[in-house]
Amino acid sequence: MARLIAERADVIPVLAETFRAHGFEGTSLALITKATGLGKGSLYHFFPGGKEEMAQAVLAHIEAWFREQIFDPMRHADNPQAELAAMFARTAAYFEGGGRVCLVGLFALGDERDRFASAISGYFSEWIEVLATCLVRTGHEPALARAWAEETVAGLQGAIILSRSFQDRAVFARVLECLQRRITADAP
Amino acid sequence: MARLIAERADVIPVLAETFRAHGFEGTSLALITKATGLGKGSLYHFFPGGKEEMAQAVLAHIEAWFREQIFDPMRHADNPQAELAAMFARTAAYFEGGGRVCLVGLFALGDERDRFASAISGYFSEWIEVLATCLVRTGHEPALARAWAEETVAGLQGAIILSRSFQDRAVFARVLECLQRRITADAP
DNA sequence: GTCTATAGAGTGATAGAC
DNA sequence: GTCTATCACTCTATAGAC
Repeated sequence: MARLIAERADVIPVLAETFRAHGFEGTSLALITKATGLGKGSLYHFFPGGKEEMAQAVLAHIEAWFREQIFDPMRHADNPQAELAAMFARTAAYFEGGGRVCLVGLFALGDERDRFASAISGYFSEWIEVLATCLVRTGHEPALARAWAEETVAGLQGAIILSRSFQDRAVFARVLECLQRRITADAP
Repeated sequence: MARLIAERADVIPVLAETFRAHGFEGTSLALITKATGLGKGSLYHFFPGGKEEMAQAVLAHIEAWFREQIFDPMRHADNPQAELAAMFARTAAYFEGGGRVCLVGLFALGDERDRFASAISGYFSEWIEVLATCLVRTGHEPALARAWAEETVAGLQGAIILSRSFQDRAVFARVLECLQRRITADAP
């Protein structure tokens, strides 16, 4: 029954949702075999480094998705104003209005931060950098653009925490609306 | 050798730091016995409900600290403007400029959210409520005050995530400065 | 003796690695 | 599936205070 069902690439989204739901420590190999339908043998064939390599692959997959869907469009936007609005919309969709946690933010808070430090800092620094660049192109001063970019990314992460705390996606929507209005309406 | 060393109350801050450092799942009884210097017998004597009761006690202790040190002073401030500034200062000190994670935010992102749901939502809702009240007293409209309160608490949580991601407390300070300037400078 | 506090051996279950 | 290590937790034994 070789190679009938899965490839490494097919497994990664399933791993991502499992890590999201249970965290790194909380995701056991038993949970993974159940979620993927693969035996431990197959998993160690795809990911010889075990759980850590699985999580690294998931983080790389997430970063690639954001680069393609969010960061690169912002970098090359003809209309940076419109692209900012699109970023909020795509981000809200990705995080399902606050119902889906940011795996990178979750790992950043845990003691798995150190193992995944470069993936974590790379993700957030690229997001902030590209957002600041976009804000400069809408006419803001670089220093203010940078500060607002940091505040915006922080606010997005905090909005996920709040909507999970209250089990209420409306909080997420309200915070994002606040953030978006600020950086899109105040252009000089 | 009875009752020489520890009381339940003395153990809770140690438990808090252990949960902060390793999360709920990652905090093993072995880690706890090592950190507290207590055997399992003592721990289960103080906390018959085991790890979950320990975490509940820690969350209650955190909430009590915030109520006493941050929420109540905001509620009864003679000068709400000054009290807002004091809140930022006390909060930054508590989270050690971004070097100490918010245990409530950490639990909110994990699947332990459900077990601790009422402690988590209570903490954040009290913070938002008291902050919004303070903003109303500085002259803001209730709807705007509420939105800014949510945005501020979200920003604080996100600032911790960013400073941990970059292992750089300066990000935390910059985001807090942004948040503080906005809500203290724009009073009508 | 009773009560509280303590230490730690021992339980079955489950962990991740292979 | 097999391996060993570790998990949360239970239980027995024992300390001293009353």
